Amino acid sequence: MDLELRSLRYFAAVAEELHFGRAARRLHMTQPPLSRAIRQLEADLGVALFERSPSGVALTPVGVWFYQDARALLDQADRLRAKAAAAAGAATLTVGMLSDGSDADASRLVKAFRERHPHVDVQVREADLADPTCGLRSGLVDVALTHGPFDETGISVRRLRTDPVGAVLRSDDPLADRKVLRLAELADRRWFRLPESADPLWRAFWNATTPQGPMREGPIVRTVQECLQAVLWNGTIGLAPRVGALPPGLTFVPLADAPPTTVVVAWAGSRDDPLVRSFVRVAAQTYGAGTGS
Amino acid sequence: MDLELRSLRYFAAVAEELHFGRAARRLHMTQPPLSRAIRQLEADLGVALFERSPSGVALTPVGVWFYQDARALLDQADRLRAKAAAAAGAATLTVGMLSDGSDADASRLVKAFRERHPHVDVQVREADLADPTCGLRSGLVDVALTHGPFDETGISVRRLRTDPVGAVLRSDDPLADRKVLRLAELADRRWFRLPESADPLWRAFWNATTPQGPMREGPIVRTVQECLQAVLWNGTIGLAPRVGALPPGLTFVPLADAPPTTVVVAWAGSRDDPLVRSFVRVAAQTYGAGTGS
DNA sequence: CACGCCCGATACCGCGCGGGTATCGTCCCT
DNA sequence: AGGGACGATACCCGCGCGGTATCGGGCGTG
Repeated sequence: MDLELRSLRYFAAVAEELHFGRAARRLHMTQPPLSRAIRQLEADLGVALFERSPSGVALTPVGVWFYQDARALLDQADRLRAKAAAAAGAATLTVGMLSDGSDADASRLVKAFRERHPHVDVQVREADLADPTCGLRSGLVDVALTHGPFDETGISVRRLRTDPVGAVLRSDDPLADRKVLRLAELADRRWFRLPESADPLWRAFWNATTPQGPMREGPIVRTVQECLQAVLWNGTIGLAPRVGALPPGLTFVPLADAPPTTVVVAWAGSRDDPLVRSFVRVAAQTYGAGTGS
Repeated sequence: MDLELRSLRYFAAVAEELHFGRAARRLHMTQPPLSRAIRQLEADLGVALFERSPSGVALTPVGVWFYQDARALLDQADRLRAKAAAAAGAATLTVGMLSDGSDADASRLVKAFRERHPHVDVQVREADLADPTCGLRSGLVDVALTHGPFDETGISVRRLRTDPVGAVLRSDDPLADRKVLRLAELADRRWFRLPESADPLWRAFWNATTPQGPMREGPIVRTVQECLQAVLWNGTIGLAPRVGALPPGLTFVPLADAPPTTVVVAWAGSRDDPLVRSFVRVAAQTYGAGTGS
């Protein structure tokens, strides 16, 4: 109804390409909605901007100067956004990550966020296994990309994804080539343990996932790396959400009867820093979006 | 996701009012979506624009210069639209109307269209009762606001509304104070007739609505005015869609068993004049919108 | 000090619009 | 005459925006 920058962006693309199909590709969309949008723009203005003939598309006289003005407007808008981004640039955003960094979605996320706020200094901080909040409460990080469940008092959380939980085995383990395992099959193994100081809900979650039966307790691990090394050197079993890349010599096998974890982005409930909100927003649409909390 | 003028319009309104409720009222919307939009804008930019304290809203330093730039951008956009409207201004749009001009929706429509395209010369032309297309095919009018049904070959149509059909009686008619009538009750009256030359479907529609039985044929009428006068002077009965205002001395009574008409906007199928499209678009949203054809 | 009001934030819902796929019509070029 | 290129049309679906209802906090007032 009212003039919007989107319409102008579309128009500019077509005006520059003089070809609806190519323009649509440049805009990362398909041709029909683009055609429709241009017609709507023309209807809105009450004037024809393009001369469509089967032998190509041409600008009408009105289209010519309209393009120049539109281009100027778009450039000005871009400068405005850049200026605002620069103003936010003084800030530093520290994001805590529980995952080992091999998560494809996570890297896409920080990449997307960095290119949206090029001037912001994004610090990524690997979290301690004992604290899934990555020190949110103490202010150590501004926002955490982590796994549930944990104590959420004073923390806002937005669910992003649900990951199946599986076992990390040495590749030469007799069970390592199985497609899927049940907990009972691993009942006689040694499992790593979380430190006593760990978040209660968090600890309870992983302990509940531990198979019943005569279980020999494995070493206490503090980081993801330690956990993986424990598997390699001690023959313990590691529990983990679905993992992207794993160091050589280790294999991930899904567990059929282990409750899944949820990947969440979390931030201190009191903070309403726009950068934090922006990060959450980008996260929500980088992942397949989820329902908030 | 991308910066849009709407966000800037919202921001500017709040920046000028320094009060979300008032700004929302100025924007013809309610406060919650406005608050949300502003927060999203801030998140998008990664910077706070307002200082919210319970004792009022204030601009942050960033917000101050952002407002100036945004204001400039919006003004430039407005000028662009005005310029485009002026370019279309050479054109004249002739609108044919079958209704007698007392239709509230119709006048709202041309009003809305005129203020969207202030430079366009809008000519309204009352149609002949014989031709519901108002001379669309002959190019007499560019677009017609009329009633169905009629021969639609070569004509594009968009349905806008459905109107009940009723009888127009003299106010001193014994039946004039009834809430609703059935056709049979009027079987012995004289009915006006359409000229032989009228559109066949159109003529058939009104004839079909005519009550069966020993019917005395009334005068042939060519315009709505003639039709109303015929009721006044000759005691004939007029058939009509729901009418807004009627001249004094006449009364409209709905007919329970007459098939309703549809109000449509119609234009020559070959024309793809942006102004015509614009008119249709405005019509569709002025009325309660309908499904196209 | 409690109660009530003002105002922005949040929760949740419904619908229109923007984007998708499938298909058509038309012109051009063999 | 046939096929390919390209814009237009038809139809469908999911998301975003705007709506209503409600919350929460801060201040004024009796």
